[in-house]
Amino acid sequence: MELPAKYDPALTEDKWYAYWLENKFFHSEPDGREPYTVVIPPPNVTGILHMGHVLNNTLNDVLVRKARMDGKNACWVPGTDHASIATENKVVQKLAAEGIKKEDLTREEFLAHAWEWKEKHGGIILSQLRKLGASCDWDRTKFTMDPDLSEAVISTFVYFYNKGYIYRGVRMVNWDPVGLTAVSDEEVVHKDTVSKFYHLRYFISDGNGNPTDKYIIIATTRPETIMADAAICINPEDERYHWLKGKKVLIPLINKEIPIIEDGYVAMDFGTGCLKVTPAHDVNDYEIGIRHNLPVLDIIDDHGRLNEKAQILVGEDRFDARKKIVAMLQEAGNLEKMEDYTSPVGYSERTNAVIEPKLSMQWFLKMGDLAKDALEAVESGNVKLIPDKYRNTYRHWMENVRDWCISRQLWWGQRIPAYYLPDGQVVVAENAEKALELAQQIDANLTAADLRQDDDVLDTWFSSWLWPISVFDTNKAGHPEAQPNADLAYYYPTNDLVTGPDILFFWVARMIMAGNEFMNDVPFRNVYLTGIVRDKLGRKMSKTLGNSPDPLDLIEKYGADAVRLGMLLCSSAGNDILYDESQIEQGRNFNNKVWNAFRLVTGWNVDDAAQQPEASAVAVKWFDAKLSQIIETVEGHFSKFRISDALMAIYKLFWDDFCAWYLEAVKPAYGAGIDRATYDATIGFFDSLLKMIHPIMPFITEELWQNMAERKAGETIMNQRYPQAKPYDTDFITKFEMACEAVAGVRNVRQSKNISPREALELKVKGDFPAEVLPVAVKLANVTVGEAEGDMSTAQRFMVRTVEMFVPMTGLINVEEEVAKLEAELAYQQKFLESVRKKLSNERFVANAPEAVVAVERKKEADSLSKIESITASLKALRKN
RNA sequence: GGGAGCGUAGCUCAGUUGGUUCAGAGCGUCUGCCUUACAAGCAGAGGGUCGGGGGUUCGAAUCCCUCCGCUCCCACCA
Repeated sequence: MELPAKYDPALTEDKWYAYWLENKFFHSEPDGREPYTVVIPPPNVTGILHMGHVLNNTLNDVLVRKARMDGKNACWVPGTDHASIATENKVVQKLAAEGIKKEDLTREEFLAHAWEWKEKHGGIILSQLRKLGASCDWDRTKFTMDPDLSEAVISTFVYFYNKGYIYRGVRMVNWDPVGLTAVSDEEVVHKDTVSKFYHLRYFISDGNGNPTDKYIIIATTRPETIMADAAICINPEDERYHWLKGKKVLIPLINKEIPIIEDGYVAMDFGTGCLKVTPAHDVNDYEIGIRHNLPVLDIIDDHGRLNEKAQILVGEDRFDARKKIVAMLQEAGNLEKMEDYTSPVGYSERTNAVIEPKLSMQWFLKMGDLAKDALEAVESGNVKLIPDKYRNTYRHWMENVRDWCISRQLWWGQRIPAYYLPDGQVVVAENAEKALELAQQIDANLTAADLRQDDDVLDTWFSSWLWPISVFDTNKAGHPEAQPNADLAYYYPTNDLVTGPDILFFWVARMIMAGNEFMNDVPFRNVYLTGIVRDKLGRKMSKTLGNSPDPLDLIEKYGADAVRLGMLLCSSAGNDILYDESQIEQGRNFNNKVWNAFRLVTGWNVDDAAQQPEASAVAVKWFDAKLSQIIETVEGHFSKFRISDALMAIYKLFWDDFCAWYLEAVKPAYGAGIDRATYDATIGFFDSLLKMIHPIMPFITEELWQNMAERKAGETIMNQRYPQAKPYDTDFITKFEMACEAVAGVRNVRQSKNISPREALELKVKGDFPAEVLPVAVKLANVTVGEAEGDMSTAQRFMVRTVEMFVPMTGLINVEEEVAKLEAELAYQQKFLESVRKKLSNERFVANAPEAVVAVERKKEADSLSKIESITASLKALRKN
C-alpha cells in the first residue's frame, strides 16, 4: 500500500468514529471489572461547541480512554442541561420573531413551543462532541428534563420540604428585569461600573409638611428611588447631625415627610454621613427598615419601570427615570452637585441586565447543614480538588453560604410541586393527586379544582446537582432510604469530574451536598478544574471580540487529533489556557510525524536471511529500556492529573527517541532488507507507542494500528491494554546517551568544518567509553572508531562527559582558534573547580550536608580535575605546533 | 474592603522535601541542509542577575520580610 506523504484526517476520522459506534465500544454495562465513571458537565441544551468545551471534553476523553485501556470498565455519561433562563429566552425570542408574545400563550402552549424548539435545535453540541472523538456512552444520553429525571427533582423538593429544609418567604432577592425572574446570589456578577454620585438636598419639614430653609445633603447613586425613601438615617455618634434628631425631612419633588432615624450601620466618613433608606430597593436598607419598623414602598415593577406608587415618572424605565429625575431635581433646586463615581453593580449572569434588589415571595433551601457536610468532604480529602489551591476558595464559600433561592419565575423547568389551598395554606407533594390527599386532611371538602399549583419552576442547578445520581437511578434522589439500582450501585461514586472553576459552587459543591444526602457518599473522588480558554493576548474568548474560533472549523482544517493535542499542549491544571492556532499546527505536525514514521517502518522489506547489525541490537535494547522508563514517567503524570506533562513525555519519546535516534539507528541501507529480529522489535515498539498516544489522538492511532497488522473484525486499539513498564536498565540508557553525545559531537565538527555527512571520518577515543554502544555512534556519525594514540593536536576535540574524543583533520587546523577554544574551556573548568572546592573546604558544608550531596561534590571535583588535565595536555600539544 | 494566587528564555510554562553540572521543556529565533519516512522535515546554535531589595542557611528559583507589577475569587458603604 502506497501511503501519501501527508496525513489526511478527513479520510479517517468519521470512518473510525462510526466503527466505534457500530461496535458499541463506548457502551458500558456493569460487570466484574473495576468501574471508571465520569459524568459530563451537561452543556446547555441550547449550546454550541466552543473552545472551553473542547478543552474540557478532550481532557475528559483522555482520562476515559486511558482508564479503558487500563482495563477498567469505563463509562462516560453524556447529556444536556435544560438551562431554564437561557432556553426560555431563546424560545421567547424565536416566538417574538414570529410575532407571538409569551404573555398571549398559556403555560401549556408555551411549553409545547419550547419542547418543539428543543427537539429541533437542542443538543447540537452532543453531535459536535462526536467530531472531537469523545468516547461517551451515547446509549446513556440524558437530559435534565427527561420525565424520570424531572421526577427525581420533584421527589428531591418534596424530600427537603418534609425535612424542613425548604421554606417559602418574602425576601430581598436578585431580580432580573429582563429574564423576569429571581436569580440566586451566585448568578449575579458584580462589575465595577461608572455612574454618578448625586448629592441631593432634603429640606427639613416644619412639622406640617412644609419645607423650612434648612436642609441636609444625602448622597445617592439611585435618585430615581427617592420616592420610595422611608427615612433618612444618621449615625447616632455623628455630632454633626445631632441637631437633626427627632426632626422630619421632605422627599424632594413629592414633598413626602419622612423621619430621621439613627443606626450604627451608617458610615460617618462616607458620602455625607446621611443615608436615604429605601427598604424596597436595597438589601441593606431593607434590613435597616426591619430594625426600625419602616414601611416598605415598592415603586419598581417587574420590568424595571416605575409604577404608580412612584407618583411621578410612572411607566418610565429605571434608567430613563434616573436621567429625568436628575433634571427635575436640578430644576427644583434640590441637586447640590454630582460627581463621577465607580462602584460595583450586580449584573445577571444570564441576561446581563442590571440586577434590581426586589422583595418577593420565593422558595429557599436551607444550606447550613448541607454546606457543613460538603465542606467536610473536601477538607477530609474524600473529594480532592485539583489543583488544591481551590480548597481555600471552596472553604470560604461554604462557611459563608446563604440560603439558596431555588424558585424561578419561568415556565421552562420543573414546576414547584407546591399546591395552595383556597385559604392560602400550602401542601407539597409529588403530584396533584397526592397533594389533594394532603389537602383533604386539612379540609375534607376540597376537590382538585380548589388546588392551585405554584407557578414557579426550580432553578436549573436544582436538577443538575442530582446529575451523578439521577443519570443512573432516577428513584434514588429524594429517597435516601431506597436501594440503589444495579447501575448506581456499580458506577457510583464517579471517579473524576472535569469542569471549570466558575461552577465550583453552582454545581460541584451542590453535587457533593446531594451525594451526601442521598447516597451518604461523595459523588466523585477528584475534581479537575480547568482554566479558562483565552486568546493569546490573554483575553477571554467572546463573540463580540470575535476572538473565539469555531472548533468545528479547526477540526475540519487540522483534524480532531491535532485540535486535541493543541489544546492539551498548553493546559496545566488550573491555569488559564492561552490558545493560539500555532499549537494546533504543532498537533497537526505531530500527526504527520507519526504518519511518516509509520510509512517508513511499514515500507521495510524483511530479509529473513539478514543478520541483525550490532547497532540495531544496541538500539533495540536501549529503546526497550527507554520505553519502560517513559511509561513509568507517564503513569506518574497521569496519577497527578498532569496531562500536558504526560503528553509532552510521550511526544518527546516518539519524536526524539523513537524517530530521531532509534529509527535512524536501525534503518537499513537504501534498498536493503531489514532483519527479522529488528523488524519485529520495531513493530512491537510502534504498537506500544500507538497505544500510548491513543488517548490523546484516538483517530490516527486507530487508523495506523488497524493497518499495522491483520486485524479481526471488532478489534480496536481503544480496547487494547495500555503498555506496562518492565524493569529497565538505567545504566544502559546512560551509555546510549553517551553514544548520542558522541554522534552530536561529530555532527558539530562536520557543521563547523563544513564536512558532508556522507564523508566518513575517524573518531579517536581517549578514556573509558562504553564500547558496547559504539556501533550506534559508528552508524549515525558515519565514523570509524579507534583509540586515540600519539599526537592529537591537529584533531578536532570534544568531550563526552569525562571522555575525550578526537576527529583527526586532514587539513591543517587553525591553531589560534583551537587554543582560544581550549583556553575558554579551561577557564570555565577552573572556575567551576574553584567553586566546588570552596564548598568542599567549608567545614560546615561537609559536616551538615547529607552524605550523598557531599559525594556528588567530590565527584564533580574529580571530573573537573580530569577534564582540566586533558585540556591542559591538549593545549600543550597544540602549542608545540 | 476581605481572601487567594502569580511574576523563571522572545512566547507559553515545568521546576516535588532547600542540595546531582539546576537554571529546564515545548514553541519561536538564528545557521546549515530538498540526506532515498517526513521542508508540517533534518542537523546544529544562541537565548534568562529566576520581578527589585533585604534576611535565614554550609547552601535559596525554592523558606521569611519588604517593595513593585499583574490576575482571580468573595463582598450590602449608600
